[in-house]
Amino acid sequence: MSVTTDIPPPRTTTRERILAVAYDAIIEKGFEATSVEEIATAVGISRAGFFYHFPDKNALARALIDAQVVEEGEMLAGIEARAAELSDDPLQQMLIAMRLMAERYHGMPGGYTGCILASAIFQDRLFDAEVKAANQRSQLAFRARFSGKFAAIAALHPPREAVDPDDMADLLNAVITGGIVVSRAIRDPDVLVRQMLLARVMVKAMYTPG
Amino acid sequence: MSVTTDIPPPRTTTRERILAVAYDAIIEKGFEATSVEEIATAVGISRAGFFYHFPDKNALARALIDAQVVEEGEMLAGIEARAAELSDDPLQQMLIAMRLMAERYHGMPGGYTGCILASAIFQDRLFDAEVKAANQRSQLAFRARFSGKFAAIAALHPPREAVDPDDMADLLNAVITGGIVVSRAIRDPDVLVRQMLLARVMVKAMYTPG
DNA sequence: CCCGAACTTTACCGGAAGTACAGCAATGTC
DNA sequence: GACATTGCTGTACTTCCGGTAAAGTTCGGG
Repeated sequence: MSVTTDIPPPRTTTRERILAVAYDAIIEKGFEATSVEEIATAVGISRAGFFYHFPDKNALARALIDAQVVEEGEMLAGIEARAAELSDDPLQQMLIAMRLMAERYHGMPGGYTGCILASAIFQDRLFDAEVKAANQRSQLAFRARFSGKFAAIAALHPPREAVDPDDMADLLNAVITGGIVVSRAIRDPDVLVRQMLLARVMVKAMYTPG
Repeated sequence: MSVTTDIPPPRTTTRERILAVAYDAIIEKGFEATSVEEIATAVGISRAGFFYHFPDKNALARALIDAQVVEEGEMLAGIEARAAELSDDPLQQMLIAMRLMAERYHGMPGGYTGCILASAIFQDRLFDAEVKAANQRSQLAFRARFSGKFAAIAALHPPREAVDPDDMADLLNAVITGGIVVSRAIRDPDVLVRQMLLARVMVKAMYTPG
């Protein structure tokens, strides 16, 4: 066998560069407003070169969503792990995690995640069934991830009023997503951070006795 | 002067029919995915006829946003008025209003408001500055509407932790908007209603002592 | 030396936005 | 009864974009 230890020039460069360039452009301008030509030019290839890597634009959307789901999953896993290090109590873990999430959102000047996802929702017909399915999976994954946490919290800290842990998870999701929308609409990136922190306070209020 | 009292055949029919048809189509498929031709055909006019009423597609978006801002404003005003009838306490009014809003969202199978607004945010470049400005105004109007309410609530019912009334208003906005996004993504219209009700419970927990 | 991967170039199709303009029918107005 | 305005229709054209097709190029590896 030949020695394969030396790394051949960074694998899959072009495809990944397309993804990176497309991601930035889409965050800034939206999916539909970003043309294939523009992406190709920015990457330094021809339009046909783009279609060599992706059968169509929807395939790009799918790849972007998949990549983001992985990235978001890793980020949340990292935050959860850190929170678990800092406290044994599930409520405290959640509050720590929410603060960490708020901090994470802080340094993102306009470049929020989830835009392609949200975009796909409001531009239904522009995306094929696979894209929408990927989208749905990612939302349900978020619910699954946090539902258990909220159930664990409720077991130790009876809430002031009974709530469904799935709904709590969805609310967290909605606050983040809605926070992004409102932030962008008002053109004030801080809104998202403040939403996150406010949601944290409300979760605390919900699960702590007077 | 001529007698102008007799109403000439219902004024602005065609323009309004365009708006109605476009609204439905955009809710279902998205703004970009809805072609001018399609709208014109559905209305029963030619493509050129459409451009007689609107200089371009952006003008349609603007008109739609304006119409929706008015409609939403009236709906919220109605709900607030009803809540004020039912209770003198600002907290109770808010809780009543949130329940009424949840009920309002209940009978809407997929056809949620705000889609054009949200769509505009994620498809930045497809819309001109006027559309985005209209959007921003509508979000700030929402904040202004509810900020005062939350301030009044806090004055009578000290919250368990100090919160900014503007942030509370934005949170409500974010829950609704995010709820729409999540609902659509998961393909479960009930999510939005449950979010609203859950947010209500959390507001209650926030402003009532143990 | 040839193969396949990763492209390029060129050319083309169809759909959609937007422009321009000529014309036409109905509804008033003078 | 002539005339003008409103609210369109129809046609033709431009530009941009996604997508397809196909032939050619470059280059590294077996």
